[in-house]
Amino acid sequence: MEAISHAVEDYLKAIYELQEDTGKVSTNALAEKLGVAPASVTGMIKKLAEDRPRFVDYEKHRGVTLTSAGRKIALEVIRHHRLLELYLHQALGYSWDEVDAEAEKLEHVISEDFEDRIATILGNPERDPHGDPIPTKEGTIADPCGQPLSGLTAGQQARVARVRDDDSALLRYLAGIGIVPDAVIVVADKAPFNGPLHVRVGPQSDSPAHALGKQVTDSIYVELKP
Amino acid sequence: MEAISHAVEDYLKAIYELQEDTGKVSTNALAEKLGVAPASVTGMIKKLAEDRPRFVDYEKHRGVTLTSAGRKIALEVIRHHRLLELYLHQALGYSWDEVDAEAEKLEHVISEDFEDRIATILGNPERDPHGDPIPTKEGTIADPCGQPLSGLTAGQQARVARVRDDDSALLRYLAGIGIVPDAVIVVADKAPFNGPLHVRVGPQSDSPAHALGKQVTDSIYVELKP
DNA sequence: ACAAACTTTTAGTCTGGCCTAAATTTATAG
DNA sequence: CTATAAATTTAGGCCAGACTAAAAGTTTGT
Ligand SMILES: [Mn+2]
Ligand SMILES: [Mn+2]
Ligand SMILES: [Mn+2]
Ligand SMILES: [Mn+2]
Repeated sequence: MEAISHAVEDYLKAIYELQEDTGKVSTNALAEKLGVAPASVTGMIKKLAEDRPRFVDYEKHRGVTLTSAGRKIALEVIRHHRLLELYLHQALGYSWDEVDAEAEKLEHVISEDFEDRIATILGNPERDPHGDPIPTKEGTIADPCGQPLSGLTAGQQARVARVRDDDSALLRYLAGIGIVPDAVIVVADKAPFNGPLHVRVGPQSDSPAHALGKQVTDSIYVELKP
Repeated sequence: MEAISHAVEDYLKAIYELQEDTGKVSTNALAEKLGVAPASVTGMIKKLAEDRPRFVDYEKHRGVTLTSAGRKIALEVIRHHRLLELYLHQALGYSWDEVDAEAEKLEHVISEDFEDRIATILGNPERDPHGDPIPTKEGTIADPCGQPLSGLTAGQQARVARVRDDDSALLRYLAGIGIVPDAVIVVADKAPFNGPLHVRVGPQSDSPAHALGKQVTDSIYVELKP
């Protein structure tokens, strides 16, 4: 137990999340995600790469990746975060666009005991309110399944698997039109050149179609239905 | 909103708590309570006394007291702490000797929204699990009622009002023999020269008497019954 | 009243985590 | 292949909040 700081936890979590998309993580991407100057990121990265245990692999100008020790910490923090989101939503009545900010602070502070207790109360859940998989206590994590809705074409039917949770205004909008995990949607129409997708929500086709722009459909991940 | 740090919150809370006993608060007492070197306390005190808004009144070598601004912050933190203790106990099943440590960390991090939500769920409670009064959102606080059990004499009957919550081993012991807020106790005997107090717990006098030393009876506050 | 003992403050340092400005390295476009 | 642009690192600082060692102030006991 080496007393990992709040800041280090946030760096490792951010690296993990960026690594999911893009293999190596760039200084700039990290700086932007953390709201910090690029020079600060370089400084922190050097510590993470030099101190023992090493949390990242780092080659100058070449980006950074997590070591397995780093990944373990990241998954612990993400487990805290996602369990907290679900707990805030289910037990305290937070709406799904409010949970992220609160969990962001609590994740660094709760004990393992707290973690275990809310996990038990929630029935050892596998997904958070946005559909993201919750890592296990052992440090494994299920596949964040689904493909971007933006890739579908007219006529296809799908189940919403998860939704990016970083934009709280977007989450409010999506909840308003019924786009939440497990909702069933049908692509009514797709305009060319990355034009809006027209989507009906719910099993009935009598619901109104909603026109969703690229930014929105890139934030929604779905699983195709046969 | 001046972004009050975690450390400042703990200093103000500690000053408040020490002030309850002893009017002015000494550097050493504060250092011991916070687990920090006296020199560090002097440094922080100077900031608290110089920055605007001033949180403490301070005269060199003469100790420190809270200003009303400082008191307000202290009571906010204490409200968080005590609501959290009760929530952890009631909603998450923590025992009363475990709640303090967890609340100590969470108190600095929860939002006003979180505070409001747990207060509502708990029914806007007035006391925490140890019988301490919970400050209101407006910054008032009820009297921490009761007198030390050590002051009673043989034959007196009383209701337990509250128990010092800082020693977790003591709390476990007391819970084991039934000394919790609202328990009724009778002083069976008192040995001279600050000797142990023999106390029966519960309304029936057939219960065994427990011998409690000064350190213990100083930690228990009671209200005399007629 | 005064020395010893205790308390408190000063002086000087350290670490973590951030910043800006300037230098350097890598990528890109003609 | 070079010139510019973009990304990254270095250099130099700042601030909060701790520390130790030494100085100064206060209390106490005789
Ligand atoms: Mn965070
Ligand atoms: Mn989420
Ligand atoms: Mn605290
Ligand atoms: Mn308490």
